[in-house]
Amino acid sequence: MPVRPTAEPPTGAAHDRVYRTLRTRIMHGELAPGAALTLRGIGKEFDVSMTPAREAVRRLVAEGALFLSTSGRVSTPELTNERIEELAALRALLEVELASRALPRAHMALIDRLQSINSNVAEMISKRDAVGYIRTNLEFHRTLYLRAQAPAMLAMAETVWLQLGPTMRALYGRLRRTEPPQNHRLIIAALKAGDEPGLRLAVRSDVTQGLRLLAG
Amino acid sequence: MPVRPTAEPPTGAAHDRVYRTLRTRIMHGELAPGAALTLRGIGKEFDVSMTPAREAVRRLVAEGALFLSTSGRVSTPELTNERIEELAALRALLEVELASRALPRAHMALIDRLQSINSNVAEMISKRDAVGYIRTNLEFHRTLYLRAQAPAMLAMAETVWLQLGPTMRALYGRLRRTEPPQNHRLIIAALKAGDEPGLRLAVRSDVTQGLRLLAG
DNA sequence: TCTGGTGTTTTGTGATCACAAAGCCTGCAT
DNA sequence: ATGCAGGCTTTGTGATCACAAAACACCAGA
Repeated sequence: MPVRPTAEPPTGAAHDRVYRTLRTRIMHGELAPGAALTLRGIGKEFDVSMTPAREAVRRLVAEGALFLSTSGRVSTPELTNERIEELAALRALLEVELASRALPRAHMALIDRLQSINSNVAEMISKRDAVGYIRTNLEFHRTLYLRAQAPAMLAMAETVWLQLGPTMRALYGRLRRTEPPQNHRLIIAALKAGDEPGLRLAVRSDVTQGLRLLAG
Repeated sequence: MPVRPTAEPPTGAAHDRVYRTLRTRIMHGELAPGAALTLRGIGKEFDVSMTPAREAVRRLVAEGALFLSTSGRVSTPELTNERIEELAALRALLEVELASRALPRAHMALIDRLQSINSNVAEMISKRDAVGYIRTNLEFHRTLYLRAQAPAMLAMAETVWLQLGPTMRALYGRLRRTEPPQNHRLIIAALKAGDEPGLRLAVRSDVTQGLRLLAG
C-alpha cells in the first residue's frame, strides 16, 4: 500500500515506527552483541516492505547502533575493549556536564522522582532483570539530564547509550550482583546538598564503574 | 540498473557516494542555512534514482546535518541561538579532551604539519574564501585530534561540525576579518611547550570565540 | 573424516511505479 | 487591489521487481 490507505491506529510514518522500536530494543539491551538482522526479516516482523526497513536500519547505522559489514549485512556491534573505554570516557564527559547543568535547576520534585525511579532500579537488580535494569537506569539518568535544558547534549549522550546497549546487556547479564545502586544514592545526596563537585564525582563513578569491569 | 552492471570508475555504493558528497558540502558550509533539498533533485544531480538519494538524506538527518520538516521536506537546519551555544559548548567539551589526549603523542612532524595547514588557513582568510577557510580550519583541528587515537570521540566532534556547517558559512560570510588565526598559534605553542592547561585553554578559546559572535 | 567445489538460497542494492498530501499558481469574485 | 478557491505540479512514501554477490548446504573425492 502506498501511503496510509486507511487511518492507522497510533503511529505515523512506517519507517519511523520501525526505527523507534528497534532503537529502544537496542538501547535497552534486548539484542546481544553481534546479533544479525535482515531487511526482509524486519519487514516481515513489522509487516512493511523492505523500503522502510532499510531506512530505519540506515538511521541506526548512522547513529552507531548497528554495524554494517562490507557486504552490507547488518548486525549489532561487537565492541573492542578500546572502544568500550572510549565510550565510557564519552559518557563521563557528557553526563558530568549534563548533571552539572541540571544541578541549579533540580528542585525537590525532581529529587523525589529520582528516588522513586531508583527504587525501581533496585527492584530490577534484585529480580536479576538485565533489560529492566538497563531501562530504569537510563530513565534515572535521562530524568536528571532533562533538567539541564541541553537537548543536543542529551541527544549525544543517548547516542552513546545506543552504541553501548548490546554490550551493556552482555555485561549485566554476566555479573550477578545484588547490591542496590550506591552511586545513585550519592548522586541524589549531592543534588540535595547542592554539592557540585560531589555530583560530578558521583556521576563519573556511576558511569565508569560498570564498564570498567568489562573492559578492564 | 541493478547492481554495478559494469565496473565503475572510482566509487563503491551509489548511496554512499551521494552521502559523502553531501556531507562534505554541508560540513564545509557550501549550503546556506535553510537551503531546501529534494530527493528527485539529488537523484538527478548524481544520476541515480530516488532510492539511494533517500538513504543518503536519511543518514544525514540522523546525524543532524539536515532538518526534516513534518511533511518530510528536507533542508539544512536554521539553528537558534540556544542551539548554537549548546553546540559550541559541545565542541569545547569534546575538542579540549581530544587535544589533551593528543598532546603526549604530538611529535615535531605533527607540529610542522599543523603550521603548514595554518598558513593555508591564513591564506583563505586573506582571500575572503569562507568555504576554504572552514575546510582548512577543520583540517587543522582534525589533524591534531587524529593523534588522540579516539575515533568515537572524533566522530562525535565531526557530527557537531556537521550540524554547524551551514551556520558557520553564514557567520564567516558575515564578519569580514583579515587577522590570521591567533588561537591556532597559541595551540601550536602549547603543543611545543607540552603545556596541557595552556592547550586546553587555547582550544576552548578557538572553538568558542567565533560562534559567540553570532550567538551572543 | 576432512576438504573442495558446485548448485541453491538468502540478502542487499537500486530502479520504477502508484498514490496522497503539500505547495503553487492562476483566475475569479468582491 | 485583495483574498480565496480551484486546479495543477511537485514531492515524499512505500511496494515491488530484477539482479548480483555473498552465504550456505550438500555431496563427492581423497
